[in-house]
Amino acid sequence: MVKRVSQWNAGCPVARSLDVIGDWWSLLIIRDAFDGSRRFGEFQSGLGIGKGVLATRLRDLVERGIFETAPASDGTAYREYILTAKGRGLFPVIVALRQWGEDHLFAPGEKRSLLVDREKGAPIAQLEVRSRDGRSLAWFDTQVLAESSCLPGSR
Amino acid sequence: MVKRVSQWNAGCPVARSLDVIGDWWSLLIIRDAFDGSRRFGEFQSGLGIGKGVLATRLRDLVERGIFETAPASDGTAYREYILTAKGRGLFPVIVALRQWGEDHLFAPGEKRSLLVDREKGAPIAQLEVRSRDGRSLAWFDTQVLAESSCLPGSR
DNA sequence: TAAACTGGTTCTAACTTAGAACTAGAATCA
DNA sequence: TGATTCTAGTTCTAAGTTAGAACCAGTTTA
Repeated sequence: MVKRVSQWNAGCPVARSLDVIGDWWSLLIIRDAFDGSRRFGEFQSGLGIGKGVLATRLRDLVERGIFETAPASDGTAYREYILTAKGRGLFPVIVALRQWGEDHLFAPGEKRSLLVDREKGAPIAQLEVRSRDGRSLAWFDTQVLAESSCLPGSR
Repeated sequence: MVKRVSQWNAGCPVARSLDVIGDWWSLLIIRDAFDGSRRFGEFQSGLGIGKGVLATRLRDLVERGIFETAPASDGTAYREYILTAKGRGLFPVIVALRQWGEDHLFAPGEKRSLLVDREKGAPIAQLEVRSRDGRSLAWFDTQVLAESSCLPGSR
């Protein structure tokens, strides 16, 4: 066994998420999907990814329920890759990564793409971790409790 | 050049973030740091990661300003790995991954760890992407604008 | 009908990872 | 003090993964 170590059974949702979308390309493919890419060729040229790797990734992501394929919307016989509800659920992950990059990885004045509110054209607000009653929480205000059963509605 | 393709110069903050913390182990190491791990051995036993890979990852993460080393707080001559402000800035990323995992990767009733508000002991609220004026935004309410200069204070 | 496009598959070389073995300095034990 | 164990690594090898090029079949366009 020199296969990459799976974290699926760790009982930690973070580990399990990374097991599914934690490889080098998946989140970039998903980001491109949020930005409008649907076709194999769009992903390929947008990312500069090898066709072999892209084919493998898309197949895995479809298997894992993050993308589904559909007939091409332009009427041709080709297929499109569309995010499922599960895939669209990754939007906050992409936004969190984007905001961290904006805040820590760009020099002042350096050019970068910008995520804006479509209606107003203004940049979106900073993500905040909040308690159920709406207080903003920093990491030290929180705590991870070991394995507990996820009761329906216990969020 | 068969080295892994770097996305650093893509101008997209998501790509740049993944270039820094997008490998298999980094986010799990950072998650453990949020959960209290500080020492090499704590990360190693907590993750079941090989020592060689862990040493490389920790060195990279220190180089990239996500961890810093400090004398061990127990008075021994060993060192500790502490998250910098930049590293602590990844908290929303970890929370977003956790919530996605909770929502989509666990069967009802399956055991998992839980992130709670330390003060009240209640699970935290679902992350929401919001406009500057506080409206909750779905992915289709947003849009990525190509390369623009990041003006100081334009967030 | 020919040419070009789309969406792949296959192949190889280079790179990364897992895991075991080894090591040096620090701490603990007898 | 000396021996043992612990900590935090480094080094090595085998196996898995990735990048990129070459190839190919079905579809669309000229």
